[in-house]
Amino acid sequence: MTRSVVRTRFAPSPTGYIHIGSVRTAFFNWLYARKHQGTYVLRIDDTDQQRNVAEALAPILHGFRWLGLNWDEGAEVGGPYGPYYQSQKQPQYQDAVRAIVDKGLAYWDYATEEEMKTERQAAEQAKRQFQYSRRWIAESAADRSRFEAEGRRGVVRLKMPREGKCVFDDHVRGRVEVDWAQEADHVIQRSDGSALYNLANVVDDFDMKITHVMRSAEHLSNTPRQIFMAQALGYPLPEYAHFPVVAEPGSKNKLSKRKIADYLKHPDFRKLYEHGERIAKTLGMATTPDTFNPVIVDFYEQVGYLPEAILNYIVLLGWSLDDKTEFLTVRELTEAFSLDRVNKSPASFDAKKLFAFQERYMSLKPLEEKVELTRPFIKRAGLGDRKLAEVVAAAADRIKVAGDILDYEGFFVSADQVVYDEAAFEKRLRVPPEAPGLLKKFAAVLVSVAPYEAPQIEKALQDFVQVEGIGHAQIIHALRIAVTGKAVGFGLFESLAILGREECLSRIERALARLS
RNA sequence: GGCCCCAUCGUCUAGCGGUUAGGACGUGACCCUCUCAAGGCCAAAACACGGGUUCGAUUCCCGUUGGGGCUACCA
Repeated sequence: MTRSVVRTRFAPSPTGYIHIGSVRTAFFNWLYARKHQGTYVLRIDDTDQQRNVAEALAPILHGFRWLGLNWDEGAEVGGPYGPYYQSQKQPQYQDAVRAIVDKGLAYWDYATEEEMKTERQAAEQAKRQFQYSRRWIAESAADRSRFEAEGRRGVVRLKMPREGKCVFDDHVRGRVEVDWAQEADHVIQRSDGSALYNLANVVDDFDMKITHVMRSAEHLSNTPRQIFMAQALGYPLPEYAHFPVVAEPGSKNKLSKRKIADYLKHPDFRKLYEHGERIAKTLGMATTPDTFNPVIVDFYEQVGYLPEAILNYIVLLGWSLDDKTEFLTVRELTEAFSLDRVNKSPASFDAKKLFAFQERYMSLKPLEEKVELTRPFIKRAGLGDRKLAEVVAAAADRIKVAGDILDYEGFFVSADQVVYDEAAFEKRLRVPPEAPGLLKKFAAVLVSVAPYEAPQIEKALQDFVQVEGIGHAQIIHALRIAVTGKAVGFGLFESLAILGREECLSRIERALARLS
């Protein structure tokens, strides 16, 4: 037995976005390659020619780079076994198709779509498995010209065995056996001469010397026909691992980008979405489901999630280390990951838990890093970042995602731009009759606080409360609204100190002015 | 319809014949507290069902039920 070097791959098709389930599959492939000091290939499955590849590919490559899932060979970086774009390999595929036909393991077929459909429906009505009659098979060049003379267009179909079994071992499913008769004569070459996914896939995996084909369980049923082709072509078989699909919140259906409207009915998913939406709106970003959707990775980048949090959460969808370890860095995962601890059943996407990982990773970030993480959001909102470090420090764990810095927008604007929470303003400033008077008096106290820092301000307020014979609540809430416009926020004394004396005084003045 | 697969708290999971069925997220109570977070502490919460096998089944086998994937000239 020869021990081959591990080569894994992930092969997105250029759709313009990365599905969160794809991240999981790509990450498993990446981890496996890294763990075994192997090679991770990013190949582009663009056999379906209709789309603008370059444009649709950019966001995908960007997303993987953002996540840190770098590839050793493939799109943009090249490598010794290219091309890494299926659209550039049609000649190779056609050679392979010809070889399979020559061996008698595939045939030219001239059935029209309607004829196939009729057969298929007949089978379904008879409650039998569909098996093509091979009635329009062309066994010779003469047959082909005859069919073509009728105006028919030929495709190439696999001539699947109709007895025996296909048996293979899968690292997560175990031994898989399926009757060959179960397999349809799938088309491997379209009538326009272009190759289909299954064929291209087999040729590419061979050309790129992929040793481990690891993909989502949706592809499990593609495996027998791929094995059939590989054998027909005399290729060695790779090892297989089929991961369970990532399912919807609250169900076992495959998570799908298009069903966002349904997911939004799920409270937890909705909360995650709305949190992001608030940030996006503040920035004036478009929030169409194509670009702003928690099923798609971009969403998380746009609102300031941490790649390591996403990766850590996502790896746990179908894999676990043991009965208690959940927080693992990418480095630790690279050590710990193994195929034999991958589950067989689908795992639902849980927005709450993802968010919990995000909170945790964010809270671990040193202050300076958090500042740099939040700075782009302040800039994009068109705000000045002079007080950023102080605000980030004071906000501490309240900043869960980088975009949350925008909750403290009020610290980056001037007094006349403060936006008030009207309900709170009413409750704390208009309703209590003593509020304006107390505010005015306390403003006078603030004038002489020195130095103008949190502990001194707090001391001044304690004294003030004593002298006036009032409760803390009577002044604190009113003051918070007057100065920040909001009912909630981090420590009041820190807030006052960060704003500075002059700013506080003018904000109090403005709030008082609104009362009359 | 056909084929294949899956099944432990609401969710992610540990468990690989004998456990008070463990952890995490979330939820609830309490503590802390100038609000909001964070933190601390406690609690509630699961082996889908029916047959076997076995001294003993969450665990092994069969069936039922439920769920999922595939069934394209998509990938």
